[in-house]
Amino acid sequence: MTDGATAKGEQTRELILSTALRLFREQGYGKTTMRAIANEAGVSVGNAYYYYGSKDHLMQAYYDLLQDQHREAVEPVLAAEKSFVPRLTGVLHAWLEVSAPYHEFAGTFFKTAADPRSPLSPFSEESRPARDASVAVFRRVVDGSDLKLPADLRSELPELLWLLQMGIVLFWVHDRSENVRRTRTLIDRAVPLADRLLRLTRIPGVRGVVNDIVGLIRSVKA
Amino acid sequence: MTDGATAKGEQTRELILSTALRLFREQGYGKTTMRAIANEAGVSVGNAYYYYGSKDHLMQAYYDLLQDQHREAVEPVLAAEKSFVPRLTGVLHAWLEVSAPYHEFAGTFFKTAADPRSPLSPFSEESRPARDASVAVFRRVVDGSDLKLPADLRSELPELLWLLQMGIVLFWVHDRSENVRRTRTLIDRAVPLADRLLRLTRIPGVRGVVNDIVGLIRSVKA
DNA sequence: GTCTATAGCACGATAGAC
DNA sequence: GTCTATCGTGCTATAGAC
Repeated sequence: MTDGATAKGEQTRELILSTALRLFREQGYGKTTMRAIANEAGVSVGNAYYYYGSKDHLMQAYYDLLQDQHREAVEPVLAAEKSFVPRLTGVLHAWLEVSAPYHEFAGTFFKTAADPRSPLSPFSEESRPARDASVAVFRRVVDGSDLKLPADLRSELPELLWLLQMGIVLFWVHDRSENVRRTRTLIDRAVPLADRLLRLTRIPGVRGVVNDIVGLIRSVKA
Repeated sequence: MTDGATAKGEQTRELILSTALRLFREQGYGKTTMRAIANEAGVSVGNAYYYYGSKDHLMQAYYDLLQDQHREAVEPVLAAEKSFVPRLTGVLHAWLEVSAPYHEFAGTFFKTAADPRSPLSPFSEESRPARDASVAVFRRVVDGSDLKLPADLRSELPELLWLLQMGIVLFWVHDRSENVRRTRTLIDRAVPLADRLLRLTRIPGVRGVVNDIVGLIRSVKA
């Protein structure tokens, strides 16, 4: 019976979430009211708040959903490609694809995520599991590739690539071009550049500066 | 009579603004309500909205004030220093100093600024004058220094430095160390590194990649 | 444990009278 | 140019049904 009750609750939880996401998508975050979500889902406002402590919590759930979808979408890319550039390009494009339906209201999401006090901040302690999972994807990008790099840079690279993705997301939320063409172009051009930049570390003079940069990042993370 | 009325209106406008800024400083943006501002200023809420279309508009005014203060604080640095590293370091530290009183609730500000639809976004069209003014400061940093660079990179550098500052601000709002020690360390270590990185462009193999990066940034800005 | 119904607070923002 | 009155919002609280 506990299972039945839990299953029912889980059903309601999902109903509320999917309704909220649909309304967010259709009319944006700001214009979607908790009253409207509850009404559209056929539940009471109190019930919506029973499952999601605030409107932001619904956003948090959306964030988690996105990441799950990204991890799935990335599998065929990592299975098929063995070179660094197509692997990274594919992973970044996969993110664009799963996020596409929410591009219009992603700005609002970004707004909440940028608050350092918010648990939704990608740098927050609460986001650590999600962040680690995301970094793990980039570690797979690096480890499964043909990239030849000094060990310390190689171990730091997944987090640097995560930062790169944060930058691309920042660009993406501001991108108003049709089908986010400009963001796609950015990825297609930036990834080969990053690749060339990494290969430059073979030059001794460059190597020293890169080592210092890695050292700075390490010390700053602590 | 028209002058009298206008003068009175201007007085009210300034009264509302200064009250709002004081309350923002004292208790943060989120906890300062329009009712409290109006009440403290001795006017009605409707009157506050007559002069400032929204709470964000009051924030915009606060933002402008900060930037004016930074431009002033930067003068002695640019007058005294002639080398790139101390010039840039001084300008960045000056920003930390004028911003220090607002560090505690800067997160709230950041939250609003990160919304791409908000006029407060540093990338928005409405922020262009403020952004241009800020880039101009970095142009003075570059132009008044001993830095030797290829012309195209040199002309692009002020905007790159502005981006660097955005990154430092991002770090700063998340910095919980006493007296933002970690942000200060970041500046002191990152600036000499940036200097060394820039000087690497003399190496031919590096030069090509840097040219491509500059080209990418140019194409992406358009 | 799950859910409804409803009343109510404080907020940002607006309308219309003066 | 200023006020009062009011709206719709996010969110909380409570009392109770099943």
